[in-house]
Amino acid sequence: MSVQAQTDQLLQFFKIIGNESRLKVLGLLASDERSVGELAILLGLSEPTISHHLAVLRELDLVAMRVDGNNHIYWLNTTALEALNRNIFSQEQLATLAPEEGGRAWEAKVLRYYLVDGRLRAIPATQKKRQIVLRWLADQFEKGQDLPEAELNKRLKAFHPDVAALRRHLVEFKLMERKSNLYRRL
Amino acid sequence: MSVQAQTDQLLQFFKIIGNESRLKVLGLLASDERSVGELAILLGLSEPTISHHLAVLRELDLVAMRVDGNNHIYWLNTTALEALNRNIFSQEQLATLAPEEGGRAWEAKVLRYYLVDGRLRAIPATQKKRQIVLRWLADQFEKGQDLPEAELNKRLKAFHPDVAALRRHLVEFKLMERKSNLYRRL
DNA sequence: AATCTAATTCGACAGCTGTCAAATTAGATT
DNA sequence: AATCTAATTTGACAGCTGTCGAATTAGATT
Repeated sequence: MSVQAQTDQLLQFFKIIGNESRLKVLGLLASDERSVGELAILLGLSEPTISHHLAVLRELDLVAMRVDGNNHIYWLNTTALEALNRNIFSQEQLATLAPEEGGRAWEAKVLRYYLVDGRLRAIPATQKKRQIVLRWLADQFEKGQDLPEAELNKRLKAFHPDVAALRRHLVEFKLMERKSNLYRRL
Repeated sequence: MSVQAQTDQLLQFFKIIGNESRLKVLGLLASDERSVGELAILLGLSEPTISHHLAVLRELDLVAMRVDGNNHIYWLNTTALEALNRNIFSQEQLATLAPEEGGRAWEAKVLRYYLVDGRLRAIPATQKKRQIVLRWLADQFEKGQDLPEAELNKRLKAFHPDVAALRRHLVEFKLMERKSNLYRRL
């Protein structure tokens, strides 16, 4: 089962039992099977409402139904519950629910956010993000290459209008160094 | 802890994690601690939204926070999760979530529903409920007591206008018997 | 001191969801 | 066949909640 599918299933399950009425229905059915009308009276709700909740619970296979005369008798599907009972909340299990692999995804997302059509939407304010973007920017230049300031400005302009800021940051992060009038990619 | 409190706590917990964003936040924090801004980018949500969710999670002690410079770093409170991990969905555990003790409560609720100010709101249509209500009605008469039909009618009228139906049902359920013109409570 | 940054709070809004009354359906009883 | 019963479906609505932009706050940096 894919991670996404697993997330969805778990999420769906929590959503469904994260409702007072449905949780109580499960509670009642845990001790004995019941008809719709009985549940309605016991919970002080209308029959349509109970019927609605039971339909939801049946979709997740948490309850089952049999017809008995005019009555529809519902009971708890204990096996389905037991299956969910094991280690749902262990930290390892939870980690698999992370949208993607947390570590690498972070840098990628930052870049994806700040880069539009190969240009910078802005220079990130926070150090952490700025470093990521600037590192990418530096990678657009060949290592060890020497460039006069005029040439560097011209190429930086393709990424962002504030070329002075970009130059300064590149040096700050030790991605480039300045020697007299020449900039060199480190 | 009272049953009610237990229900509430469990319900609250399910409600809180029954939300895609919050579940994903927990998933991310399961692998590493994160600042608000990081979570916002990783999940593609605004910082206010993330901040809001974190406040909710913190209320349940599912996450903790420390201040680091301008950043607020959140991490998973694993002990709180482990506490919840044990046998939440066992059938016995679930049964304790029933609104009250299922068995006796049923009859009481039916009576409470049909009796308003000592009178019957209606004669229940279903056999099961009708029997409960009629049994209560019969209990309003002394056992072994003999009553002429006129007297019985008079007393039944205090409970419901359709005295003929009540008389018939009382006999049906063998709660009273008719001998010539006399009704006797059995 | 003044500015800047990250986070939070506030206010507003759209979409979802739990609920019920009314209408309908499927089945049992007369 | 006609009636009655329990359940479901439909339609409507109120209340909740997740989301964001704007304003604010607390701290750090200059």
